[in-house]
Amino acid sequence: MGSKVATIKDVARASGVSTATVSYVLNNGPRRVVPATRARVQAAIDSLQYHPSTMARGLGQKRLDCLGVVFPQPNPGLVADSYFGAVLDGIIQAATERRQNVTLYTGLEWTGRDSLPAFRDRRVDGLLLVATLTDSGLVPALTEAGLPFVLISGASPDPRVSQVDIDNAEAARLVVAHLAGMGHTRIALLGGQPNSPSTAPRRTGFVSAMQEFGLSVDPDLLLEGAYTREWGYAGMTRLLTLPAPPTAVFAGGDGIAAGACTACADAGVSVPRQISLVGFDDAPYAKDLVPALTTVRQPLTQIGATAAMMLLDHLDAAKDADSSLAGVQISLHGELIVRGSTAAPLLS
Amino acid sequence: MGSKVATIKDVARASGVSTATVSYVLNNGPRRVVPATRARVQAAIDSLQYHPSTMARGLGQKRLDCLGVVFPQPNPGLVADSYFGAVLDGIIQAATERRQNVTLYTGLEWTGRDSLPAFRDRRVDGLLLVATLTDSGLVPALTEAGLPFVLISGASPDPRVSQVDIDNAEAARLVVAHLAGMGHTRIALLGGQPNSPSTAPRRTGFVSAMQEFGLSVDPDLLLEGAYTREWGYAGMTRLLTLPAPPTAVFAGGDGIAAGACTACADAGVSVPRQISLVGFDDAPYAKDLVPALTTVRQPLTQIGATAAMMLLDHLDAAKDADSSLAGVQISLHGELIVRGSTAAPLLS
DNA sequence: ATAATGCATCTAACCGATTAGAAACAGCAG
DNA sequence: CTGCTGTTTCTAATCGGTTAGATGCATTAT
Repeated sequence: MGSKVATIKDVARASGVSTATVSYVLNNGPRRVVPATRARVQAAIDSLQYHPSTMARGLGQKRLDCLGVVFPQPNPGLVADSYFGAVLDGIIQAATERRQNVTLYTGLEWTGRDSLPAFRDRRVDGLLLVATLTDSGLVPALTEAGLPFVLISGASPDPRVSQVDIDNAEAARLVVAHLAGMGHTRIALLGGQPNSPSTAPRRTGFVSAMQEFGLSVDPDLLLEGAYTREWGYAGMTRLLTLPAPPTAVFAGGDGIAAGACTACADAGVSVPRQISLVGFDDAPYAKDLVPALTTVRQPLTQIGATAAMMLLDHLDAAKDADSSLAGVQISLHGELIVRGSTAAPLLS
Repeated sequence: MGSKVATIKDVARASGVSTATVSYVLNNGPRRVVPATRARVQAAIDSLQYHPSTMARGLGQKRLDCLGVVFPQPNPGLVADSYFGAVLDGIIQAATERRQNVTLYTGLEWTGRDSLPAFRDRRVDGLLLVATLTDSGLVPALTEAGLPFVLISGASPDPRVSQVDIDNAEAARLVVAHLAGMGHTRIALLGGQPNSPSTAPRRTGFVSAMQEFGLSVDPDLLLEGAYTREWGYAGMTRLLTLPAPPTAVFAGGDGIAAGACTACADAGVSVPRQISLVGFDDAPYAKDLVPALTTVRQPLTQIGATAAMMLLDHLDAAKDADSSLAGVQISLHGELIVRGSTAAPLLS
């Protein structure tokens, strides 16, 4: 192993200056270095292939140039899920652009409020919490600890908390308007797990939109389970066996919708002839389903990128003033993509 | 902001011992600490919510408990792609189980061999290279630099390099056997980008399997582009306009197959009646396509997890002996999942 | 000629941990 | 009571950087 990595001392020795000077060259400024010296140092850096150690630098009070991304509780298969993948893509894009690293945290057990296990180790400058479960206790714990973070698709009532999300109520209203406009009256909601932060807003948005359009909400048609194909299949099966099944189903996620679609196929129920189906997210496969899925498109990548930018801006600002920055809430808009899975109900 | 995080000094002061003793308590051993003292220190740790700083620790020569994952060149939308997502899931699972962090690197420009930009900063203990492009120069550079790494789905001829992949040639043979067995003779290959490491092995496996089954390979039916839906659409369109189109198409990825499927639909060509279609990966949406896609299932999550384990084992071993460990190559098996997109060709 | 100035560079303390080696202290044998 | 042993704890060097303050040197002002 000839793999001793070069340190700043090596560079200093090689170019006959002190480590301080090397450091000034690296960070150019605030002290100026005369061009001749700068050139010599730079030459040494190049020839030794020197890169400063982030750890040593971070040990001072400088930035680590690394953002942490927190995904919810232990959940195998999570990243492959299109929602998280798309958000992560946005985060990575923004982070890369600003030369930041991204570290992932999933499924670490923060059972009690006292254990933010991996974050107190100061490995990251700040955190992005993606769809953090409402009952995780993570948000208050982080607030209390004073660690900078931004919530993505997560509803916190605390105005000091910065958040990026789409307007779920508005999105739900778009769906109800679409379905009601085609003449549907018995509309079911097939939601994700109740402790997921987007489940409740979509439900309340759905309910109030139903009222707005003068439709009654049958409690039997309000089911919540999980954001999975399996739940979509199970939930739809349940709806189909009701004495009075719905004529339209609003699924809280495209995965749910895909499962529901299969359930309909297996039950010999035709979509959209007998049942209209609307998804949420506009996953890449949504248009490959048969029929192609009507769904609410979330600008997920943009959401991820925006949140990352916000966090970085906050960190940059905090460098100067110790700003306990009031939280910024950004609400983007979902867009209804109408495809083949919705149609007017059969006249009965 | 009462957010000064506690340091080892705070703990030492609070419990009336030296930092050394605190450190011994933390790492229990090699020095023993008398139970009474240990209890006092532990109490201070708990009440101060102390967590050691990884950076400070890493500054010595200890492990950082962090693995780096390298994805290929700038490639927006990459993580959302099911292949990378699934591999990443496996990596995260294994890493989490062994209490390691995961840091992502994508699209950083390592133009020349001299710039392994982010790795020399010693932020990670080792790297997992996922489908690193064959012409990136990254593998030789890392080998030379002596940084521990494992290749995932990446073909390096260097026997010192540890690798995990499926046997692509064998997988291609499964596909050809399936299609040839149904009577197809004009079989096309719709591959990914040529500099992706799995493209060439699949092509050579395809070609030699064709020969094995006594089928000739028409160069017009050997197309390579990229692992995207767009390329799948474009490539399939090209195949369909040939004077003598193929009766079966082997797509190098499910994304390609999905695009090809749409192209067939748009061209009014029926799958599998007029053209049989085989994908690769068994992405989650493969069975939702219409017809459901016959494809080669890769144990992607297992591949990711295996590679992470190998890397960690290597790192653990290197702690003791400075082992320039000979590389370990692991080859897993793809499995042909037969669904509705393949059928015997029309008799002509 | 001498003092005051400004610039380039160096010295050394510091960040938060780990870890040899030294020190303090107890118990026990002579 | 002294000397030895063994255990527990402390002191201080170290890792690789950053940065305030000191220093040296060349100009310019007096």
